[in-house]
Amino acid sequence: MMPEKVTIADVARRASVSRQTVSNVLNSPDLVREETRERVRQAVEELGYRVNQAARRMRTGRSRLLAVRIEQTQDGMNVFDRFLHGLTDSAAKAGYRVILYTADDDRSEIATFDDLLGAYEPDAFVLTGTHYGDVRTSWLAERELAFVTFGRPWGMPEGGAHPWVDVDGAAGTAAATRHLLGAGHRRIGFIGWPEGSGVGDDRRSGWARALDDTGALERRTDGSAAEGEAAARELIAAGATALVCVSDSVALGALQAGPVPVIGFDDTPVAAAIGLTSLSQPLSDAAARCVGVLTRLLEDDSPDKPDHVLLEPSLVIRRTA
Amino acid sequence: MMPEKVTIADVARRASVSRQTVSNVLNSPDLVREETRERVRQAVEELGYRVNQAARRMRTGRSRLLAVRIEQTQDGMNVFDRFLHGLTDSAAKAGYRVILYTADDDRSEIATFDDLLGAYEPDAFVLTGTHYGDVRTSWLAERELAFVTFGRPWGMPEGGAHPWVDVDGAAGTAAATRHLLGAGHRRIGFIGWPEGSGVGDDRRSGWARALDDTGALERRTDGSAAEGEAAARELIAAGATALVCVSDSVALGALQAGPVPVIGFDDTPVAAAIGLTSLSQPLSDAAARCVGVLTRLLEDDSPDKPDHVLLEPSLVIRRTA
DNA sequence: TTGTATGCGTTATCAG
DNA sequence: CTGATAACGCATACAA
Repeated sequence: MMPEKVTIADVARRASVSRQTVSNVLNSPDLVREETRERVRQAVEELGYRVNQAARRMRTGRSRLLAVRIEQTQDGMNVFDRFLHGLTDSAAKAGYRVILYTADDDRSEIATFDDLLGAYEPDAFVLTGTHYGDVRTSWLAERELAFVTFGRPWGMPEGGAHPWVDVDGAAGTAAATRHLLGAGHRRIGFIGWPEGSGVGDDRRSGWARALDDTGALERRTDGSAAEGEAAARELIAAGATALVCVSDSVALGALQAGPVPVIGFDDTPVAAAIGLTSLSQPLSDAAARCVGVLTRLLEDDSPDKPDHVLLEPSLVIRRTA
Repeated sequence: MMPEKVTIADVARRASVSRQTVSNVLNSPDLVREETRERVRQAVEELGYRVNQAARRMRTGRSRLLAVRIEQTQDGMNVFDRFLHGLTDSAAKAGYRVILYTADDDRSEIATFDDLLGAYEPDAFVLTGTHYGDVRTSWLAERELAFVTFGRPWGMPEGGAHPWVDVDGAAGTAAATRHLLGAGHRRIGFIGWPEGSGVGDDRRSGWARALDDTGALERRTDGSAAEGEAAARELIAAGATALVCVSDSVALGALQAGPVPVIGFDDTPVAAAIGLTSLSQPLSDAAARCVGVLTRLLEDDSPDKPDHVLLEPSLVIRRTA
């Protein structure tokens, strides 16, 4: 089992067929007689043959590579690594590999698209962190490149023009709010982010929706634990008996403000560590759906409508609620 | 600026030279007259030419790809994503890209090596989580494949036979212990992992080294916060006035045991969030060094001695100490 | 210093 | 259903 390169010609020789037949077995099995097919499969097995992606790509223009930006750990409480793990896993099952890149802003990310396309020709991009006026998606769409976003196209016309996968933040905070309602709370506050962030506004809306009257028990913060604590104090002083938070980070701060139930968002390691009740995003699922959307895009006769997938987060109940 | 494929022939035409000359400018600039070189460079720029890695790989057998396993988030308090971000960044600067894979154990990881080698031919592997009797490194070494480990080859003959980069855990815990000593503490306990883990034993040794007499103030745990708390109670009862911990996870537990100074290890987001003093690994540096080691391996006339790099962690002092 | 010919491994086309 | 041939873009040996 030496690591000698074994090519399609070796397989062909071994199975006593032409190279073309081997290629057909691999790519269009229907064209080949069952018996021959089996013989070739066996030769492939015995020789440990793997298709050389570089050569295939030369011919077909497909690299079986999915490009993804690896995020900066922002406040450290991010959740991206779980998504990335799921993505790598699902991609592998579908015969794709994930290739990574970094970028500091949308502009440099677009420059990297260009680079990557020239050098490695990824079959598709997976974009995260969509936001209002996201120029990345338009750049890719203009060039008719395949991509999916993990995150809705905030601010785009209804539904958005491109495929996306997202988690329903509003459904999450609504569930959290109902949970507190069920525990007898009536004055439930919300600690959020500044207005104008798609994700933040979405999460806020679920809380508002679940309540007949929000009682104006709402504060916006920069997302830090410090501001979370301050906001929590104000809300408690204003009569709040429980708090729903836009993130684990502000929830962590809120916990310092007093002994009221607090629910965070994202179920980060921090939440697990300190026993914070939080909303968990189905990140493996989301990643798998991203891959699903892309394979459909790349392999099926191009779907007429872009896929949109909205998943529900789940409430992980711990000590704080 | 259409995304049309621009090949080396287009550049040659534009610069009024042969394809060969363009190739030379790119790969062996010394062979080409300065003036011509500049002209070619300009054509490359204007056309937005990027070398097609698939074609190059067909010819040279080099893919400019580094393969890395993306870890499962174990207890969630891992630190790998920061390393991976650094690696992607450094690799890009050196003209490499990172390709990801997953694996559940050493055996399946080796199977993946084989797969990857056949399909994408990565130029090198970056291995993390080295341990006693690591079969991955021997598999790669036997085949003379390029790789570096982030983590020492525990249990291998002095220095180890292959290149590695690591962070000096013992130096870290020694610094932590000295910090507590400087604050007047004399009875300083250590909460560790089970004996036999290279990393755990290394971290323990720094604590022992910094103390004349450890006073047997030591407990081993499975690494969970729960066991960390129990261990801390015992140690405090036994007279410990400060604690050094093998991880942030057990440190978090230890904090619940009482108001004694506690120092964790890894400076995870959890530590930052709860104000836990902790030892921070220079992960970007480590990643950059890994890339450095590999480029030397891949591009220089093979170094006679494998590179070994040992970096120092730094103590991040917060409320708990 | 520059140009010409060749092959890397695969798949698409087309003829048997 | 199978086999021959060409082509993808690049880098090298060799000749000019």
